[in-house]
Amino acid sequence: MAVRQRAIQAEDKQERRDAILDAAEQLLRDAPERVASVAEVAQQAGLAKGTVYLYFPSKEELLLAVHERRVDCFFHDLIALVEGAPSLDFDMLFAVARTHLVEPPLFLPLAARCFGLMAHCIPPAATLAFQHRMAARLERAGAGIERHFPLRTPAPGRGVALLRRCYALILGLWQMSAAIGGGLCCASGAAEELPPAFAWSYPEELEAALRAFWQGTIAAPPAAGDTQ
Amino acid sequence: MAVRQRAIQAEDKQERRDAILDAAEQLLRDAPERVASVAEVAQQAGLAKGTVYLYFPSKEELLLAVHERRVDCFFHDLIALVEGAPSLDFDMLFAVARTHLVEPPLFLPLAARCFGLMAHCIPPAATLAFQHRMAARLERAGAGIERHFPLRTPAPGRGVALLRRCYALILGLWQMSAAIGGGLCCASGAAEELPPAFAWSYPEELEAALRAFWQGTIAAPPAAGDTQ
Amino acid sequence: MAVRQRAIQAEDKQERRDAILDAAEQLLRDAPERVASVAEVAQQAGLAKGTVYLYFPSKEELLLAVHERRVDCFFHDLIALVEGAPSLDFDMLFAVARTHLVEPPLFLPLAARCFGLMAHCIPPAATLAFQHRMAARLERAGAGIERHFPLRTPAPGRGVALLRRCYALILGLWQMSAAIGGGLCCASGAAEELPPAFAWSYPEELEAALRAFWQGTIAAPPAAGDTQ
Amino acid sequence: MAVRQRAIQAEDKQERRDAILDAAEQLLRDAPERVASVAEVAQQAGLAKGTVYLYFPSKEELLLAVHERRVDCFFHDLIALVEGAPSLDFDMLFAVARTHLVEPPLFLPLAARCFGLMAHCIPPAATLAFQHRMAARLERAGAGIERHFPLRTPAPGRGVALLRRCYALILGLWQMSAAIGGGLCCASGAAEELPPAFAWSYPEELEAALRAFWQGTIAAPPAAGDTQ
DNA sequence: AATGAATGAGGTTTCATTCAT
DNA sequence: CATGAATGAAACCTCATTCAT
Repeated sequence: MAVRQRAIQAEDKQERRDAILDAAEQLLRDAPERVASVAEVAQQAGLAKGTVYLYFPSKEELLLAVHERRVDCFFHDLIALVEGAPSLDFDMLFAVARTHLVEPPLFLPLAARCFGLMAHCIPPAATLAFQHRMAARLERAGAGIERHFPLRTPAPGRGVALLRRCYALILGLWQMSAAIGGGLCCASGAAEELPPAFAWSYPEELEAALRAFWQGTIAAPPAAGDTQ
Repeated sequence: MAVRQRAIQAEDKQERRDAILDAAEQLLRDAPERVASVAEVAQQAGLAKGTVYLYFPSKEELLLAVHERRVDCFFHDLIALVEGAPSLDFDMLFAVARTHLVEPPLFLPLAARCFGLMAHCIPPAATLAFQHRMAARLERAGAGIERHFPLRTPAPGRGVALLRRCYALILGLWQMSAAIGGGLCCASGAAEELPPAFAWSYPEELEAALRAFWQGTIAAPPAAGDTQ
Repeated sequence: MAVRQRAIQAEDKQERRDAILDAAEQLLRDAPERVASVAEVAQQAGLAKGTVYLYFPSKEELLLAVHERRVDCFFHDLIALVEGAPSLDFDMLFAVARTHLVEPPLFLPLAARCFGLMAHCIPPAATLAFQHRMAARLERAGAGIERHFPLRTPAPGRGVALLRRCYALILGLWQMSAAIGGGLCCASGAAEELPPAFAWSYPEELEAALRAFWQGTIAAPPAAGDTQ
Repeated sequence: MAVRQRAIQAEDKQERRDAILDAAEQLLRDAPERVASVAEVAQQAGLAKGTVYLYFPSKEELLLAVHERRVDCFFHDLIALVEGAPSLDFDMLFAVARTHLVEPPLFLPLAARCFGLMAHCIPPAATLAFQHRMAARLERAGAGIERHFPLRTPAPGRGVALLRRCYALILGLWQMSAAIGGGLCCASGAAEELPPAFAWSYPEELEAALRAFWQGTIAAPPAAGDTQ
C-alpha cells in the first residue's frame, strides 16, 4: 500500500538489500529453530512480499546471503589478524572464531541449514558462485596461516585444509551439542538427566578439540596447557 | 487393502516394527536426498498409513529409529573390535567407521537430519531416551579405546571424547562435502569449475583429517604414513 | 473440523465424487466466466480442500470430469435417439444438441476451457483416457447416424466426421458469439451498437449453419425450409 | 536502461507501437502455448515495462492488437482476391485462409485466446471498436463473395454469413485438434494410441469440412473432387 | 515520454496426523 | 489391531499494474 522510497541508485539498492538481510537475520535470531516465511521477512523489513523477490531470487538464496554476510565478517577479522598481527597463536585465532561463529546464536544453526540448502535446493550456479567468493577469502586466510605456522608437513594448501578441518569440528560438534541441548533447554533440571557421555559443554569441548587438533597439526604445540 | 494378520504377540509386533523400519530405510536408500512421506513408507511396508502410527508416535521418531538401527550396527562392530582384538590401530578403527558410516549412502544424510530433528522436532523425552541408549554403547566403546591407547593425558572419559571428536569430523566434513558436490553431480565438467579450496574428496580428506587428529591425541602416532 | 461421514464403500465414494462434481458445476453455473478455486469447490461441497484432492488429482482434471459428465448426458440421449427412433431427421438431432449443448449456460464455456486444458495442462495419459471414453460414445452415435442417413458418399466413419464437424460449428460459432455478446450483456442498448456483420443471434445462426451443412452432406435435404 | 529516444511525432509513436506488437508476436511465435509476460514483451522490444502501458492500456488489449494485425493481413489478401480476381473458386479462397489462418502457428491459438479475452477481460468499448473495424473488412469481403458466387438463396449478408460459418469451422476444428494433439506431440508412438474417432489431421479434415460446407451452400459445387 | 522499483492479491498442492469403522 | 478417508494449515512465487523519478 505504502510505496516505500524507491531505490534507484546502486547504493540505495545495496542499502535495501541489506535491510532485507537485516530483517531476515533478526527473525532468525528471534527464533533460530524456524525459518521465517518470506511474508514475515518482508513485513519485518517494511516491504511488500514481491519486493523481496526483486532482490533475491528465492527464499533459499536469501538465507544463503544472510549466512554469507556473517561469514564475510568472520573472514574480515580473520584475514586482518593473519595478515596484520606480528605473531599468531591458537588463542588469537580461536578468539576470532568464538566471536563470529561460536557465540552468536545465529551463526551455526544457519550454517548447518545453508549446507543442506546448497546440497539440495539452491541452483548449482548460485552455489558455485558462493563457493568462489568464499574460496577467495579462504585461500587468503589459509595463506596467512601458513606464513605464521610451520606445519609439520609444509605444503601449499595446508592452511586451507587446516581451516577446513577446524570448521568441520566446529560444525560437527555443534550439531551434536544442539541435538543434545536442543529439546532440553526448557525442561528444568534436564542437565542431570543426561548420561555422562553426553554431558559436555559445547564451547569447552570445542576449544579442547581444536587445541588437540592443532597439537597434531602444528609443529609447535600451542602454548596454553594441554588438551582438555 | 485387506486387513493384515494382526500382530498380537510381542514378537509379531517387533517383526512388524522392523518391517516398517526396513521400508523406511529402503526408501531412504533409494533417494537419500528426500524424505519419503508416511504414506510411501506404509505402502512400501504393505501396511496402511494409520498402522505406522501404531508403532511410531511420529514420522520424526520413525526416522530416528531407522538411524538408531544403523548406529547400533556400527557400535556392534566397533565394540566387538575394541573388546575382541588383541591390538588395535587407527586403520582398524577407521575401517569400521568406513563400513558403517562413510560408505553407506544412507548413514550420513540421515544422521545429519536426525541431529536437526532432535534439536527441534522430537520430544525431549524421546531424545533423552535415545541418548541414554547411545551413551551405553558409546561408553563401552570409549572404555575399550582407552584400554588400547595410551592417551597423552590419560583420564576417564577420554576415549568417549576421542570418539565424539572423530564423529564431529566425520559429520562436519561430510556436510561441507555434500554442499559442494550436491548440486553438481549431474553437471558435466563441474569438477574443474570448483575453486581449489573446495576441490577435495570427502573420503580422502576425512581419512587425512582423522589421522592428523589421532596424531595429536594419541601418544603413539599412527603407523601408516603421515597426514596428507 | 467436522469430519464428514466417511465414504468407505465404493458406491459411497462414487456418491462423494458426484457431490464434488455437483459443487463445481454449481459454481460454474453461478459464474461461467471464472473458475472457482479448489477451496471454493470444497466449501460448496461441505468438504475440506484436501478431500477434493482425494478424488481428483488436480483442479484441471476436476473440471474435465464436470465436462465429461455433461457430455455423457448428451451422448446418452443422442444414442438413445439414433438407436431407438424409427426414423430420424435434422430437427430431432438438433433438439438433443440444443437441450444439452446450446441451452445450458454451462456447457459451451466449459467445453471451450476443457479443450484448452487438454491441450496444455492435463497429463497426456488423462487426456487420452478421456478421449477413449468419448470415442466409444462417439462411434456408437456416428454408427447410428450412418444407419439413418444415406450420406452422399457412404463410408465408414462418415457419421463420426459429420458429428465432429457439427460440433466444430457449434463450438466455433459459440466462441464468436460469446466474444460479441460477452462484454456487452450488461450494457443497456448495446445491441444496436453492433455492426450488422456482428449482429446475429447464436441459436438462430447455429441452426441455420447446421442446416446448411446437412444440406451439403446428407443426400436428402432436411425437410424444414431452407437455410436461414 | 538508458531512456530511449522519445517518440514525439505521431509517426514515431506508430513505429514504437509496432515495435511492441512485433515483440509480442515474436514471443508468441516462439512459444504459442504460453503468454509472455509484459516484462518479456518489453525486454524483447528493448523498452521498459512501463512504456508498454503508454501504448496499450492492458496486456489483453495488446494481445488483441497483435491478433488484429494478423486478421488485417488476412483480409487484405482476401479482399484483394475477391475484388481483383476475374473468377473465383473454393481453392483460391482456401489458399488465402491457409496462408494466413491455418499454417502460421501463431494465428489460431491467438484467435482462440482473443475470443476468450473479448468475452471476459476486455472493456466492452474496446471490443466493440475492434468489431467495428473488423466489420468493415468483413462486409467488404462478404460483398465480394456474393458477387462471385450465386448462392442458393441470394440475399444481402449471405456472403458475410458464409465467411462466418467457415471461420467457425476453422476455429472449432482447430480447438478440437489442438486438444487432441496437445499433450501428445512428444510421446513417441502416441498416434496409434488415439482412438479412430480422434485420429484425424486438422488440415485435411478442415479442407474436407469446408468443401462439404460449400457444397451445401454454393449452388455450383466446387470443381475439385468430392468431400473427403 | 520513459523508466523500472514497488506492490500484493491470488490459488495450488502436500502431507502429517486423527479417528470412525 | 488395522484401516484409510478426512482434515486443513502452511507458504511459495508470479506478474499485471501503478507511479515516483
